[in-house]
Amino acid sequence: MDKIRTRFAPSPTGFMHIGNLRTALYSYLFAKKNGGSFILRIEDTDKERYVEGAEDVIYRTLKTSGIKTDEGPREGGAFAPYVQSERQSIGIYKKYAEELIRRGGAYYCFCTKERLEGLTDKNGVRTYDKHCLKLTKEEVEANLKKGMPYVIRQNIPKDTATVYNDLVFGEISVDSNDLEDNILIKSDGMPTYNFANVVDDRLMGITHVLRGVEYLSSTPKYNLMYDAFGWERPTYIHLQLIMKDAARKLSKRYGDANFEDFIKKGYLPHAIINYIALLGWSPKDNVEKMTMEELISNFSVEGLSRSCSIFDENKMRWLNSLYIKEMPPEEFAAAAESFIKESKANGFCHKKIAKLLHTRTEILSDIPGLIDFIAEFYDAGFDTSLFVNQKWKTDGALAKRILESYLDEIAPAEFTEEGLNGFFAALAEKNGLKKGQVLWCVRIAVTGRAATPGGATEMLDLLGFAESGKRIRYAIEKLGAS
RNA sequence: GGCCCUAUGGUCAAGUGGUCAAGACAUCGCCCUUUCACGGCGGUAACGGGAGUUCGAACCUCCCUAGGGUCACCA
Repeated sequence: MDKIRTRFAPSPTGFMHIGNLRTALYSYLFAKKNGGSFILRIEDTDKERYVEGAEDVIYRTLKTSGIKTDEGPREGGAFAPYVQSERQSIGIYKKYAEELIRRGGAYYCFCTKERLEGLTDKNGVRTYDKHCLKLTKEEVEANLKKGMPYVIRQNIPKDTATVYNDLVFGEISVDSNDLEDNILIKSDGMPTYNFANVVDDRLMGITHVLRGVEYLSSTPKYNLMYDAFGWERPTYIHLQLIMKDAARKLSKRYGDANFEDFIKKGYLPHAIINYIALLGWSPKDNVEKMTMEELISNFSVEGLSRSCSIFDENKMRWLNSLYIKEMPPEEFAAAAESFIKESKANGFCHKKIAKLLHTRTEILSDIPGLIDFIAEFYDAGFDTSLFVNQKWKTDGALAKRILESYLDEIAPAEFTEEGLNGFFAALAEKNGLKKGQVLWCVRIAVTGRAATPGGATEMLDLLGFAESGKRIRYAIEKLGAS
């Protein structure tokens, strides 16, 4: 069997959608699993949609994702060029279009826009009526000589059942009468996706085509083209859609599907890759956290799902937290730094903050919210009802007593963990309380928050002796006022 | 509307004729923790509906319903 070759063929829209990324991922995994090659081809045949710098986005995304292309515009390869506009300019598509015409698989069409519009039926659906197929060779020659604008259309045979076997969906059968004679070469001379795709896949030796389900029902058209050329068809692997919710697919329109946006939100690239790998595919042994190498070795087409899946950011957060926890402390501190700065917690030890945050951070952008009490304590408005805790049987009155006692007893000593522990034990004993009651109240007093990235001793240590005392006094004041 | 595809808990999903229908996220509870988390343990929760085939159906067939895709000089 020939070496397996897959490709990822995005159009340069300047935007790398999560769904597209997953298609690239699966194509990559499939190729690597089978010892094959993964090729990148840029499909820029639509001049109107072209976006400057879009190729950079594609390369950047693939690179940070850990997906390595074996051949492509920048890597080069035996089948260069890998950009369709460049291939067009050296006449590849025209040559093959003409060959297809000779073989009866395509024909020139000179129909005007007006005539085409007249073909629209009551449902607003327009189907071309093969009008120009009736033109004689002489008529075509004459029209061409006159310089009449033309397109080249695929000639779909009538009354043929086209059948193919998709590796995910199984046998797909479509009546050729339901297929239209689509345009292969546009009037500007550029090939359409339909045509360029087939020609390039063939020329680049692509053996397995992985693409979205939106092509499932039009694949017979591609197959008919392969047949007309006398080429062997590739194997198809169609991938189900990723949805935002039950009714809407994930899309650029909702601004919720961009890989780079997730990176900005503080997701680790591999956490995203790991998560989307699991969306629509499940490994046999049910493992969820996998390195790229493990994804490759575990990947199998049988695990691909036929039904669409809803993107669940919650689960991606969970995976991300797993990857964050296994980062070395220094690495986490470095990654967290800009988010800590954002919280305006300047003047406090960032290293200490990072240490506290490490096991409590799911995504990096949670960080400012987790530690906003450091900088915004006095502006946040102190909620004294937080002192009321059923488990610890504490309330405002008790809190006030504890805090006043804290101020009486606290020695201007070093804030060491040991020292603080001893101090709190003594404080609890003196007041006839449980240590937990004291700690709960003190922690609330210095942070104003029910949930904090650390316990009372850690918060005191972080804020320091002077600031802690100031906050305790502030809390007492608030309690007195209430 | 025509054609194509899909249907297991809130979500991702195992499952391919005999299971008390896995597992994960989320959620809830308990434990650990002197306090917040992390972590550990456990609970709640599903085969869209109806016929049929079969001794037996989440798995096979048909119909219905629901959802999605597609019908461009866009990819």
